[in-house]
Amino acid sequence: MTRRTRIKDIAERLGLSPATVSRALAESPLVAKETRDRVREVADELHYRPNVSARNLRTKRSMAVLMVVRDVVNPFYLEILKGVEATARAAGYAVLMGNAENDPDREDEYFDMLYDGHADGMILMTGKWPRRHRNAVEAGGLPVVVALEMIEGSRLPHLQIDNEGAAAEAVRHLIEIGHTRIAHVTGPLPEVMSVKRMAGYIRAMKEAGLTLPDDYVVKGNFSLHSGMAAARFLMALEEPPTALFAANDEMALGAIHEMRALGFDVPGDISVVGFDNLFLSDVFYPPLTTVAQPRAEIGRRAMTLLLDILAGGPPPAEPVIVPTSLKIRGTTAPLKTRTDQKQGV
Amino acid sequence: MTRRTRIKDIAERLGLSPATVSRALAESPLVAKETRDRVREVADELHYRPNVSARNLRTKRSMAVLMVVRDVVNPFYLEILKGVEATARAAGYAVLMGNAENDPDREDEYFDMLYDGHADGMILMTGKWPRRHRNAVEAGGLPVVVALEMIEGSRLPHLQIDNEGAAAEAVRHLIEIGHTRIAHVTGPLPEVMSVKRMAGYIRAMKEAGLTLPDDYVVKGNFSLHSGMAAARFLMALEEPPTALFAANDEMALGAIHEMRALGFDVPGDISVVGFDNLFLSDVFYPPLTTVAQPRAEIGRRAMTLLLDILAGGPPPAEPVIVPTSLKIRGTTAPLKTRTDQKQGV
DNA sequence: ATGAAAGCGCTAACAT
DNA sequence: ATGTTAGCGCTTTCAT
Repeated sequence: MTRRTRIKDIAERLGLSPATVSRALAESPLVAKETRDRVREVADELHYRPNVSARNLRTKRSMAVLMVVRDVVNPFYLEILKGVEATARAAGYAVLMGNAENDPDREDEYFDMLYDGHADGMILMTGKWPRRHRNAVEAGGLPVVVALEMIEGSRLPHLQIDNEGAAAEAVRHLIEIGHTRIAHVTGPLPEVMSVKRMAGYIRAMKEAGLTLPDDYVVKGNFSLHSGMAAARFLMALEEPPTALFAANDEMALGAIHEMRALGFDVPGDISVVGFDNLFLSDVFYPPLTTVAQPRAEIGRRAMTLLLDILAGGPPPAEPVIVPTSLKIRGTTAPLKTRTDQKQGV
Repeated sequence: MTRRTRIKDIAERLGLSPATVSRALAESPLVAKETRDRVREVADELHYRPNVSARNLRTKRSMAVLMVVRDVVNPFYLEILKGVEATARAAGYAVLMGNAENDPDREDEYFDMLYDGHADGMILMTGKWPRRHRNAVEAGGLPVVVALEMIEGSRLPHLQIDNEGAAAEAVRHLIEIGHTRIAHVTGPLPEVMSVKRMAGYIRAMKEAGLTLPDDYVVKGNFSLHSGMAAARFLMALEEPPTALFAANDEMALGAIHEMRALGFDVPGDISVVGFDNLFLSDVFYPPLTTVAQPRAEIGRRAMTLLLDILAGGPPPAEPVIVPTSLKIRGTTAPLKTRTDQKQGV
């Protein structure tokens, strides 16, 4: 790699000052049209690319944003990332990936990156309070948008789905097709997202006047494994449920897998609803009934929100809610009556 | 946000020069232990964080690497990203995500980022030649590692799996359990990865002395849809195959889905092998037999290779090959003989 | 419409 | 062991 072309090189070549070249490259109307064209031409010829460090140092901006997730390995974030990336690119921003791995210290490191100029803003999708930067988060005013998750009590702008409402809708679907013995596998408690989804389940059950045996609410942690364990527990009950609402798809799939291993048919013996609409959840057998979140849109809107804030706009006082939709597919079926073993399959 | 603490602030506070503070913070042995401690203390107290732009400008490094993939939405890259990220972090590097979307122009943009100081190095997983930077790639010597894919004819260091060998192994498994009418859905041709996997299929078939009807090699493009189309085509043949090797899991799952819709049982009527060991491919029904790549390790090793190169080490002249393993699960079963309808299910 | 000069915050070569 | 000086490449007053 030969030495890089600098503004100075272009300036010397044209007998101009670096200042004029800088202005010309920025399309400043202060520079004569003719000069601008000559500068552009020489810049192209020399393959000029501005040095980002120098520019960033001078402008005190990095033109990069940080997207921090709970765990990069979760495919759930991919479409969100795509939405963020597309919107960021269009505005000239690069996207840095942060993997918090549920570690508050890592969280802090990413806030550090905001301070040290690595990034101008952050899209936080972890729902965790950082430790060292707690006060800053509490106070708000940081160029940070919280998406999907919630940091309760913080003044940061939030972009969310209506977890409780979506969960209630999923459970209502089960009720509508005749189920009354409906169980729930929760996400990790007491995290807000899990609590809300559980609250939606409880609300829908209560509103329908259904009873909620203690045994029917099983603690999970969003992992495949916890879905399997929940299935084992539930199907061994004296009165096993005829339907299950899982707080995410991974647990739903784990549960279905285990139920099948136990000799139960889905949806013949038990209906299952998930939450997330995971990649390929529609080609599972049977295709999974689940709550879909508009992931790409969430990404786009979170980034748009962040861009507004970076441009000096006021952060929204109220959380922005994006709508979800229930995808009714093959893992839910009307309840079989005792006398009619074949109905609804 | 109040004004940032600079080295100068710490220096003034301690009556030292900025240079000494800079050295102290870098743990230079030139600075007295006692001074170092005092500097550290004041730095912590003032929450000092070095300004990365200034440092990068001075050191001509960004301490960031770029990971460029074909399409961020493919979950396949996630574990690789995790491996890259972990290794990068440990070495003090941040990871920038690049999404090439099969567009050579985007590819060029990411090479630009190498030149303009956005990143010090790049892990390329697209297998595409860039346009403008073609010559640079041809010449080699760039801080770029190509992983998973190949840029044929370039002198860039490569980290790969043995696509041909792995494909042959998968097909041999089908042959060993009695199949002779084995079809193949290819990836997008003429991309090297797809060509190699097809070559492995052909080699295994030839070595076993099996015939290869033209109809048995169907062109796909790695999408779910092309897997479905291939299944429709193959199962409508006069002599449909009894086994299918798909060049990736997504096509395998699409094919299985379609076969089931067509009334065929997998693996009862037809066995299917995929390639990639996608997330959750083991909880599909039936669990997918597939070729597993050590994704996290690929990420770690690619990043380690890049770190070596960034440290001035010589790039490996030969491609580095990481081993794959065949996961035999539920979508493959011994061939049913005509007289024994029940065997092997 | 253009130029001269200053300075962003840091590190490294060269003193002492 | 510490200080002085210079400069990375850029943008932005302030002059003309």
